[in-house]
Amino acid sequence: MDRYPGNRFAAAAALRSADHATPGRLRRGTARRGSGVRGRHRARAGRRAVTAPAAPDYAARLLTWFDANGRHGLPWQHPRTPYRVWLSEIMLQQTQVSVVAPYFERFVAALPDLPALARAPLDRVLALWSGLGYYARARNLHAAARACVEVHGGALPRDFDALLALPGIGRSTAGAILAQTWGERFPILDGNVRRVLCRWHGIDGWPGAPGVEKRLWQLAEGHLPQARLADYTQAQMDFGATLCTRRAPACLLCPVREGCAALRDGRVDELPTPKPGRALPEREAIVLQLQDAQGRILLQRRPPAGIWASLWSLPEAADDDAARDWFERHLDGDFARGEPLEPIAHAFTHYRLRILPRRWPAVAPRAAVRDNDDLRWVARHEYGALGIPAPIRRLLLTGSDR
DNA sequence: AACGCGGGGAG
DNA sequence: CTCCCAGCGTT
Repeated sequence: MDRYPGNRFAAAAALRSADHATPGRLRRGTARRGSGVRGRHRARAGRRAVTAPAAPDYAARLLTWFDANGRHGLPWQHPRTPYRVWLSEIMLQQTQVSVVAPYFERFVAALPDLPALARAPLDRVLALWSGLGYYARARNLHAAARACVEVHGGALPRDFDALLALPGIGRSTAGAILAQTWGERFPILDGNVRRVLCRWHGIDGWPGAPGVEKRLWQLAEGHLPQARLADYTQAQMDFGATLCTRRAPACLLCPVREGCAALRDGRVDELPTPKPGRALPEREAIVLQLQDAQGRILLQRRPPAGIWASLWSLPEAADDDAARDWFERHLDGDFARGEPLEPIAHAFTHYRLRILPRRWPAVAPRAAVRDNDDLRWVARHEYGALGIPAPIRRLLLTGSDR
């Protein structure tokens, strides 16, 4: 299933790719706070973690696992140049490895280095991108390449803030580029790392929520090893993509199972907290709970299409006028005597329904209205034999005793 | 802080 | 079908 499984030369490759970062030093961005359109974003980026490291051997265990089980044959790893790493990082934003790989190979075959990309017309770049989606990525990539030619002598800058200033490069991508190409000590925070950290630390709340995300950046910084940053960066992504997957993670094989809060608490399946569903449109409906002298309830068969199609339910009206109209056409009695009951909230997949029940304890049908295919008086013991929507059934069973 | 961008893959 | 995926830029 994985196109690029680890191979037997993994350990050797890992040694070859040992980083040359200055140990113990975390390069920090010289913050240009508030200047430019991206000032706010930049101000937070590259800052040293203020929280204590969570587990000294977390990274070491991940690296050991990576040496044996990581993906060491991805096309952008051979050769691992800044241009190829950058291009791969952009392509991999919101796009899976298996999809990106063939596009990447075609792209670098056509435009093998940054100056070639800068020289190419935008249409050519877009054509090479065609099918990947998020075409703003291609436009930004192209503009960034031209900016590098203009400002940085035709190469990708080796500086966090300079990278961040390029279009299409945010905090995570800048960190990934510096860590993977130069072994510099920057964290990343992609979907994999978010998921892993939420589980390992038992973090509640949607990872995209601002407070949660801030915490995750701190934790990501806290886990950074002092060396092998390129491998560590790749290890996290491989770990999240192959072991600590969203569904059915392979906890039995996990190198960091010791210390994992989600595993300890049996919450692996519920973390990370899913993104809150989009606010559903809300509708209201009045339902008429009409009782005759024997305590039977008037049920109406719903139309054959739409929500609750053909089920038996209470007569329903969109608003007060419609309810009165329906009442007066079908019943003898005083509409105004209807007693409002507690509203019922019911969620469908595509909207939320707020049911406003109103009850009349003893009404009589107009002479012309008797049981028929769509309307019938139903006693309590008959509910079980009818298809009645769940919230309506609950209302009938709890709301109207006797 | 919320949203748009886009196509593919998995359940 | 829905949800997610190596995010970022704009409003």
